[in-house]
Amino acid sequence: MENGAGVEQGISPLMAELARALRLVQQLDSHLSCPSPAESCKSLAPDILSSIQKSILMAQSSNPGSPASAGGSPRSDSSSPAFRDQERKEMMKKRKTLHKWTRQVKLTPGAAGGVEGPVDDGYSWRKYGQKDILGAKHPRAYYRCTHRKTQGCPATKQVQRSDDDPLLFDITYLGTHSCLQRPQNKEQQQQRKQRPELKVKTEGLDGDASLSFASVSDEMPAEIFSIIGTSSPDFLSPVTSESACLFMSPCPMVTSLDWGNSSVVDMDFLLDELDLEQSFQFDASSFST
DNA sequence: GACATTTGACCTAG
DNA sequence: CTAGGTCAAATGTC
Repeated sequence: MENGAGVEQGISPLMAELARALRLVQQLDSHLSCPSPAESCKSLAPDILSSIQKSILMAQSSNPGSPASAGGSPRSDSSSPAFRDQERKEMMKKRKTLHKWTRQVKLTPGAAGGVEGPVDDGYSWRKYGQKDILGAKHPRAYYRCTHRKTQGCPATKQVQRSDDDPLLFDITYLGTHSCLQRPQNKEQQQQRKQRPELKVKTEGLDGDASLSFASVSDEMPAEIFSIIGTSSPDFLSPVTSESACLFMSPCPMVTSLDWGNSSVVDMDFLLDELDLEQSFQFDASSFST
């Protein structure tokens, strides 16, 4: 149960690696204001990628409760009803503690991507349910990571169309990706390039602290990704499933970080380590215990 | 055939 | 008991 020790053991190298990744992203950010950002960005991309992958591996290995190991027991082994029942109960428990945040996505008229799946966020999702919600005009769609089976990735999302504005979607993400996936094909990347202006607002449902940065690139004027650190109980409890997770958006200019269940100390470490200014705004006031 | 979506049934928390 | 969330069989698509 208690794997706090395990997390702490892996925290220093992990956080150092995360800090490195963040620093690289900052470099990337500053390079964007150069006359020819493309070249300098290209050289940074592999570094960032490898740093992120290292971090994820560290997070997984230092976190026995991580979905890729414990929670990720393949369903192929869980064919017995009893096992499935137990798994279901555990999942119900986890639902409460999963890292959770919401994005509001506004789709401009004529935008590609379809009505029900307006946001390609770099991950592949599989729809597993749809439900009429009381008081809502539109049904809520439930998606989970395609790699849930193969990699035990626990990430899910819920897409709810706004009552008032049919082009506005509330997307609630639950859990963080433990899978190592990035957009694979050029088609997807092209689709993303072609995607008309997309406005993304992010808000924490249960997290007081938010860390956000916006790209300064001219190419993506309206895309803002926020990092939401969940407040208690996630911060205070040694919850297992996600210690740290980062993902690279296919758009080379956007990177989103997700600290999942890192502790206050961890966050302080990062804040000390990094010069957060300009593009970073961080409200740490709510961390006071 | 493999994978994704649809949809009614089922389960759980409140 | 109700609403929300998930499962899994049926069906569709490539």
